[in-house]
Amino acid sequence: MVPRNKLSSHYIEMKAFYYAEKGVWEMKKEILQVLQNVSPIQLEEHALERPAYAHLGDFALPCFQFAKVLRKSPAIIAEEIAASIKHPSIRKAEAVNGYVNIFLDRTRITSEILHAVVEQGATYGSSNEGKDGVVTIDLSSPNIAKPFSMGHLRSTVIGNSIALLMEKSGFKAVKINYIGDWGTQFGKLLTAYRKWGTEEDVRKAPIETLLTLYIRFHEEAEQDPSLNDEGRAAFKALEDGDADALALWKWFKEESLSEFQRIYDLLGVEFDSYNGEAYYNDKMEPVVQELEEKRLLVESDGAQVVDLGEAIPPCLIRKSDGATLYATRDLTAAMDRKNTYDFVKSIYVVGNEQSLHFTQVKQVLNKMGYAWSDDMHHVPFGLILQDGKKMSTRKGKIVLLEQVLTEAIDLAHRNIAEKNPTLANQKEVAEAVGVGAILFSDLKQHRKHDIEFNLETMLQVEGETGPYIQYTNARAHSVLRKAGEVSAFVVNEVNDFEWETIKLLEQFPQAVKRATEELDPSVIAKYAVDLAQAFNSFYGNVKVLTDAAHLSYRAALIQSVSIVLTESMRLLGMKAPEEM
RNA sequence: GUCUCAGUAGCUCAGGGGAUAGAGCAACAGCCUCCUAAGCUGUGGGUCGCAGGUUCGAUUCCUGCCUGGGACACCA
Repeated sequence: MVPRNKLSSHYIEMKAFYYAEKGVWEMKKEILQVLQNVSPIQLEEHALERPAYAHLGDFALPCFQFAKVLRKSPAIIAEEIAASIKHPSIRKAEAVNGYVNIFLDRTRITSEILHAVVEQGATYGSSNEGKDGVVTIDLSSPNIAKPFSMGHLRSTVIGNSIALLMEKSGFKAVKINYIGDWGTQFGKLLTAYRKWGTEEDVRKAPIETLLTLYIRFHEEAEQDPSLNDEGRAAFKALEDGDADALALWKWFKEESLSEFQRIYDLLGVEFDSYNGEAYYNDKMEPVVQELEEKRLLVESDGAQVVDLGEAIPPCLIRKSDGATLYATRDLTAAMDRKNTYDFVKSIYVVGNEQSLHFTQVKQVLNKMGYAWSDDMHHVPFGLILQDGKKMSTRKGKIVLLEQVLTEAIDLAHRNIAEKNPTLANQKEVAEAVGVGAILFSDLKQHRKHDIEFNLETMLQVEGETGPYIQYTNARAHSVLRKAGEVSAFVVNEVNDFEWETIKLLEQFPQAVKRATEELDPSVIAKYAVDLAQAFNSFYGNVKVLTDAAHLSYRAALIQSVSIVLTESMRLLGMKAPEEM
């Protein structure tokens, strides 16, 4: 180890940037180490930053924080550090305005990065952080007999992407579709069906018909509140195992699931479990009993609750009529999942609005003595609003996902007919692009704040969109087809367009890491936009095929971009057609 | 009322304490005899909600206020 005192020493230990055994680039850490060796002060990981502008170098160290300790001006400290840096991968280091700006040796680094990406292919950026630990992911969770809404889309695509990210980082993901198939609403639906519905209509268009019935029920119940009692009674009959009610419920459920399946097929999402609320209906008693035994249940206004202190309201476990609630079922489900899968992490991709609910469930589990409640994470997302307000199923204010998807696919089809009419498998590509547009418009922003529903924005194909990423990749493939096989290559010089692209390729593993840690697919989406923009800029400004001297190296660059873009899209649940 | 999330360009949004706050859309001006124009290049556009505080330095962290969304016991 080089002692760390080192403004005096002008010699820095040489160290390769590339860890062959890990297969991961750690450029930033290496630079930090180089700086640490010449810095008079212990550097934090944050110390090193990326300059805002390319002409200020590839990395920078602000020296203002050292001024007080060293009693020298930042400018002088920067000068001294800059003068001390010597490293085979650093071309130059200059002091500007109290910063040390570091310029890397482009050809050397480019060569190492490109060789790594081409060699590792789709596994570039993968890791074994997770050590095969199981992560359960609660996602999608639509309510049967109700349409698949835009809100469920968010949960489905965010959850699916998180599962893919987890797998890439070495976890085992278990995707659970916690179907909303139980509760008072089914009593209401049964009542409405018996009053106004026909078997034929339901067979023809199940969800549409059931939704119409559901809306009508709520309209009529406003005039005639006794309907609500009828609904509750019908649900009671269902709970008690009434054969007729049960048969209808099963039928509605099957029809709903087969409709949902069409959407899941389109989105390319599969589940490991469909255990919904009804599945837990007969499993809650032991949990309530356990709560009782642990003396956590308190009676309050006739109901059984768990008190959670001043800060948050108590968690309702049993209604005054003895019936259980949503929280009771979720508590049971959480324990069941722990027993079944022994997860190291349990993720719930559910809307913002349920934050309090999950806080309560976690705290109840914690009070029961289950330390693993700390491994439960609610991943919230904002509501999709219409006219500035929450969409309401009951009032029929809802946008159907399937219509949106169909429209996006039609648009993609029209674009292909216009721009690339000779393309072979047009239907397949239109589907990939249309679905990609919808997926990406949702995944690129993880902001928890609410989103105003805007079909026009979702169907956009230009700028920061899914089709833009797909198009960029298709272009890359097109050049590669014409350039022939990527063979051995030597990097002799690297221009600015290439360098910006290379630096982004280097950042991919960090993007994956951060997206995984923060459970945030938007990190990958934004990264993909950055990489596509850098590549398109290169593509628009550099002629590849006509320049034989640089062809093999540039082909390697283009192939690397394609590998990383394709992998980014895969992590978002998108398809990456090679032509479009 | 309490808790919580948010407020950045005309619109939609990025910005992990640092230099001149960035993209995309929209507007305007260029670029296809040339690797896919779903693209590239350029122009205009900002009191980063307001007021304090911490810091050498705050869009970023803290406090208060204003505005908006959501949640707040027998729905899920």
